[in-house]
Amino acid sequence: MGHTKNERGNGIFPKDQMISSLIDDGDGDFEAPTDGGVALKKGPWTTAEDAILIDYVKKHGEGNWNAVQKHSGLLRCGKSCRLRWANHLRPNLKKGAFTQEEEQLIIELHAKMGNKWARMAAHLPGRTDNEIKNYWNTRIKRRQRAGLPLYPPEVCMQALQESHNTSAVGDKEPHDTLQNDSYEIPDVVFDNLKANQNVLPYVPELPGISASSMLMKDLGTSQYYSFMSPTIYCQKRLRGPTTIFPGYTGTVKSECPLFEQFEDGMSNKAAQSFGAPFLVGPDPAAKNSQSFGVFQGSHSLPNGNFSASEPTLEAVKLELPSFQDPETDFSSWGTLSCSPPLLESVDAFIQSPPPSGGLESDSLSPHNSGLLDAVFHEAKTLSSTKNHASDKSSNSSTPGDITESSDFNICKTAWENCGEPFSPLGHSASSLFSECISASGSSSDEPSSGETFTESHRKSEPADNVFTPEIQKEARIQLDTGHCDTLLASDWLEQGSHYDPDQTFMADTIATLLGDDLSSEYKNIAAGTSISSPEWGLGSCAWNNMPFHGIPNNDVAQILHFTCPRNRQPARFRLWIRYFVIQVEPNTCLDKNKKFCAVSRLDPLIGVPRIYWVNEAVYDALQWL
DNA sequence: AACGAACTCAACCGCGCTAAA
DNA sequence: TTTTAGCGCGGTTGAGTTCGT
Repeated sequence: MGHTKNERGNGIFPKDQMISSLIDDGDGDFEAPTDGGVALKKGPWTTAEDAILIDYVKKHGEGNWNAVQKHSGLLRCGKSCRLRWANHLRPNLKKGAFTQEEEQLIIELHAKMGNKWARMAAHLPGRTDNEIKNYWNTRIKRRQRAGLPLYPPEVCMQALQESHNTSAVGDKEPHDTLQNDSYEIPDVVFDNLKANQNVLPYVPELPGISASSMLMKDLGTSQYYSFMSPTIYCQKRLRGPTTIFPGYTGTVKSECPLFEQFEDGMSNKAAQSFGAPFLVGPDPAAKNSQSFGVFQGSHSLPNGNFSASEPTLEAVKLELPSFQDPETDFSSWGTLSCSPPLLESVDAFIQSPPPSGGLESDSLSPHNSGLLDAVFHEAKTLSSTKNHASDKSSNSSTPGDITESSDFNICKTAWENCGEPFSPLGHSASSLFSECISASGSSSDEPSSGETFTESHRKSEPADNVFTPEIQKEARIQLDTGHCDTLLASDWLEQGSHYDPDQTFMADTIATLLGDDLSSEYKNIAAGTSISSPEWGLGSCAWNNMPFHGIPNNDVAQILHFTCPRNRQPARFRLWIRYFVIQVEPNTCLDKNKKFCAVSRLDPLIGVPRIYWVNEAVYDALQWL
């Protein structure tokens, strides 16, 4: 491997010797000191340097990497130290080739996330983003060379076919992204569970990749527009595993709600959303000769690299605590039946377009052009032809498809009543709400989430209510006075599906999502227990699944308890809670160590979990939970 | 055995974000 | 409010390794 010769140090030296050995090593460059300081070494690390770094981290912990050089004498910049530690020295790193499960997971994650290596790494315990990135890039080249599609063609084709079988959402593409909006809620988080199902031993079937997500990535992931290169040249050498799609059998059960949103025949906007980068291909003429059906025509750049632009679909920028995968997380709770594509759609849906009606990505993407229309038009034509010949019954869309799922009701009134003129997405609640309506075809007659909750809350208070009257009253006050809020990216449940209350499953799932470090903690989760994961910045939290007051018997509510680890302004707080949008009074600061509780309700009619803010008093009242 | 192409992966670089000063 | 340091992420580079001819 590269640089191995450089690591010829055979042990640990005394520090002074080590340092001098660093200088005398002869390997690597030295950066000229810019400010009169010492020259910092670049290039391969030696074992001596590793030893110093390990020693430093043991003593001082991770972070403050720039101090390493000062305190340890290591002639490396902080960046280099961090990288070395993260990629090679930190404990629990898994070395060696990726397992088949890991490979599959990578494919799936990439289909969902695009080139979000760090996020992907968070799902692969012991693996680094760099490792995954290298693997992926290698794989891409390999497949390119082999003239194979990046993702299983069946997946793409299936999704494309199904795109014609469902209703459209009109202009509410999920891909109009708000790249500059730090409040975006990642679609990824909602996909995590499903993505991980493939590696969960207790998942009976291997659904493989969500067709739609795969397709979406095919279309929308700019870096690897997976329709492979038309230049199918003879592969001189094909090293490595031959299982390009580990775990895939070639038949992919799929649904394609994402495409369903674009039934409109991949309209211009849809096409753009789908990945204007599709046009990246160097030869426009070639595009016209390419068809979806045969999945040829990679749009890789001439140099073999790919566009580095963000997938529009994935234009989610998380504001995260240092913990790299906070979305691991709560998103998984109760998402056993989640529908990733649906989520993506909704997630994107909430990323409402700019007032102009144009996609924000229009302006952001360098790839948009009329050519895209042509490509998609042809794709549509081709697929349409195929579809007509094929059984229309391939409509596997679920009842929870976007039209209906968009019934997730942005709680306009909640936002506005709470004095928060803007949603976490940076859009006014009104606009968000109206878009929701226009997209779904539903009307404002439909109750907002808050209304829905409160209504059912009122109407169906069971006699055996476990709430005390006082609690009920208090809770009602809290919930009825506009302190509720909605889970914007809310329909991580397919409509009509019901959450599986099996906590073991969920805990295991969460554990899987969290990886080794936290898994043991989560595997021990039981209702009402509390776990500590300061990395999340959430202090402590816990899940409860319970029959919830006012909810039909077969429904389940979930409670998230947490304490605020430090003072947080609501906006920030929302980010940290992420896909829960929990409204707090304007100018309210979440005091450190205060207890809070968020209540999620899975609406049986809409299949949408709703999150309600509960203040400390109610939290206390709900302790029995 | 030699050569060269392909491959792998460690490391670097630039950019952007956040928090603190 | 502005500046700056720290950090993380994604893209790229290039040296070493592997393999086919």
